[in-house]
Amino acid sequence: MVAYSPSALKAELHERGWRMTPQRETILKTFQNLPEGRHLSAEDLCDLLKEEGAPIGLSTIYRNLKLMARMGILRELELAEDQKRYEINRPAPHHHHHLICVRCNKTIEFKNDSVLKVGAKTAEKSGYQLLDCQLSIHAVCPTCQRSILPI
Amino acid sequence: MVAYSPSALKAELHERGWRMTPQRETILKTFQNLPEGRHLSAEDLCDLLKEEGAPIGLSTIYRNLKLMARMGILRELELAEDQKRYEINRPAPHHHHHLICVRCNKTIEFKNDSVLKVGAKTAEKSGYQLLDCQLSIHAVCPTCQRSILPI
DNA sequence: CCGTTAATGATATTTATTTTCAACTACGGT
DNA sequence: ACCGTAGTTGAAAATAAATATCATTAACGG
Repeated sequence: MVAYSPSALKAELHERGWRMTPQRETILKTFQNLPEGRHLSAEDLCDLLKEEGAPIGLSTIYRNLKLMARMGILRELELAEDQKRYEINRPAPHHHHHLICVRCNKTIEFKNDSVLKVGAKTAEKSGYQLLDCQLSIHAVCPTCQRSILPI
Repeated sequence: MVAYSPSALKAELHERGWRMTPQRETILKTFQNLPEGRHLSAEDLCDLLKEEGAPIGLSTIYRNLKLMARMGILRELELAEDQKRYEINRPAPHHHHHLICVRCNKTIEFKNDSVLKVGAKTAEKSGYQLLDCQLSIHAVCPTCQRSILPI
């Protein structure tokens, strides 16, 4: 789990016989400039880039989000909606987890270094190379506890 | 996070003006009798019940898996595949987390009570009612580290 | 500056999941 | 035990996220 620069991404791509492209650089920079706690779905990102006048095809976006998640550059989040969301994967002081209300999807981010340590140690013990470590707490928020009706 | 009996499920359903059905009891019992570490997708469960001669419609299965996950009876897992999987949600000594290879999807289960405690404390601090707490470690397994080619 | 080959992007396709709706049934009340 | 209401089921249709296809483009090593 390292902070990536465009040139670091390029180097790692080349290591595997792959190529750096303007699209990949745009996607990386977009996530790096996103405020903490902001995460985007593939469509969110597509819309955002269109607005900014640097549109990228949706299939290219899907391909590269998955690629960069598998490289450990992005975190792939499943925040109780029906689609995946992504955010940049930052090391220790920025690294955080999610407390999610399963009814209204309200999400609170929180930090906890001991969990990250557990994750790192567990991966190491099994010889796995750590990419991301996320604690997801599924719960019911105070507001939804009060509303009796829906589940 | 409690262990559910069919009658406890019935009671909680009635609290909300809902009904117990044979289908719901079948689904609950099926997950309770599943060996530890086994998780099922909606289609897996549908096939399994068909084999056992107690078929349930797929839409009913989808509805009740989601319902029981939102009640905290089942855990909804996202194990790097394209579909959700479910397992019974058991308390402390059985509670576990997942170490997942993002390339081949090989998954290792592991236990760690301190993580569960962090989850419980975090939920409580924000007034959330805890349903489930899962640490997902995304990593590359030793075998996939050796194979240079695909990501 | 080429040639190879990976990458892009518009489109078509797949597939998990949700919605619809008529028929059914759980269960509270009588 | 029997009704009536209203939640539930399930087959089929619809939705939507994600992937595959493939002709065109472009990265980059030589």
